[in-house]
Amino acid sequence: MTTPAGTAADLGWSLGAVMRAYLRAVTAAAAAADVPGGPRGHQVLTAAGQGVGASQLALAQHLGVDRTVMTYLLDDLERAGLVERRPDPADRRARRILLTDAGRVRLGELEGALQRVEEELLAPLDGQERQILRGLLARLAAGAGPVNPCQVAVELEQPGC
Amino acid sequence: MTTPAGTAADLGWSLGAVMRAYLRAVTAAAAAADVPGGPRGHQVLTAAGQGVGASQLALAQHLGVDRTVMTYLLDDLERAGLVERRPDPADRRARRILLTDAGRVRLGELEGALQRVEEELLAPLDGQERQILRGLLARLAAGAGPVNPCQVAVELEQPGC
DNA sequence: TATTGTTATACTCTATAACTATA
DNA sequence: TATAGTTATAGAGTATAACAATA
Repeated sequence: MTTPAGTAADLGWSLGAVMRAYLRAVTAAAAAADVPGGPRGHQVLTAAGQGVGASQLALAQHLGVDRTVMTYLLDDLERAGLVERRPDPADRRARRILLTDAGRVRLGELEGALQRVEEELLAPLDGQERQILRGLLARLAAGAGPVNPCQVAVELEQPGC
Repeated sequence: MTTPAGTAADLGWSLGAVMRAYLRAVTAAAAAADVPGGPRGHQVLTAAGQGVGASQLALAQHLGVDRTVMTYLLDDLERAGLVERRPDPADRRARRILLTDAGRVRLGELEGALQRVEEELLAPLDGQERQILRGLLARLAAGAGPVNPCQVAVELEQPGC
């Protein structure tokens, strides 16, 4: 056993503590970069910048939030001029979410700040351990239902899944 | 790079997805075991069962919640007969939170269900990988401010920190 | 009939402030 | 004066339901 006894070995407590630290840091970074919606605003921008314009519903499932939440989130991001709601020519009910040029620039700035944030969060680990952690978490996230992340990833055109 | 490209390599997204899956499972398990407060109720019981009776404030900091939230949580847990608020002889303002016998039994039942829950969540990883993940997360959690977990751990009498 | 997105409403969770009692 | 705990209130975040447009 390399892990100490007590709560330090408790997966739930560790996850919660790391999550809180991460959310706090990203919230601060998003506020500093004037990106509405905090951590979720960041994730929407990231997803919008990768795919060819996922629907609002696909983004909501990707982030694990209700579709009504996505409406509010996108309202703020669109008002800030960071994303664009473009009608889907193949399905006039749906809207494809795309990054504007300003959004791409802003996301780049935020990513820079986030890299420093992650560095600080991962400070207790060395380079190899960080990569291992990322890999393990990614594999867990891929297997974590009930929304199949790969199904969403297909719509986001991420072949890695 | 062992991780696929795209959001799967995004630490924040992976953390969020794993966290959501974990919270959903623990919430269901706590409900099935009739433990109020869901994941937090479980963590309070765990902490109360380990130490010699931490104060409500210490528990709140340990869980990363406001002290007012802890009051409501403990109201529910006490009403369910799982914990006891005992006056601290050394400081009559404070109360030591202790598990009742019924609480110890109930916690044991919940822990059993939680072991199966974690098994399912960690299914994509083999035994060694699971231990590595637990260790890495524990180290990150220990270093994650602003509340120094070790400071709380001292009060909870956990020498591992 | 089912689905996407929006809106309005209600609900839950959490934070803020004020209070009591101790220190 | 500061702290532990409680309570009441307000606020943020989220879910529910109803609706319009489209499939």
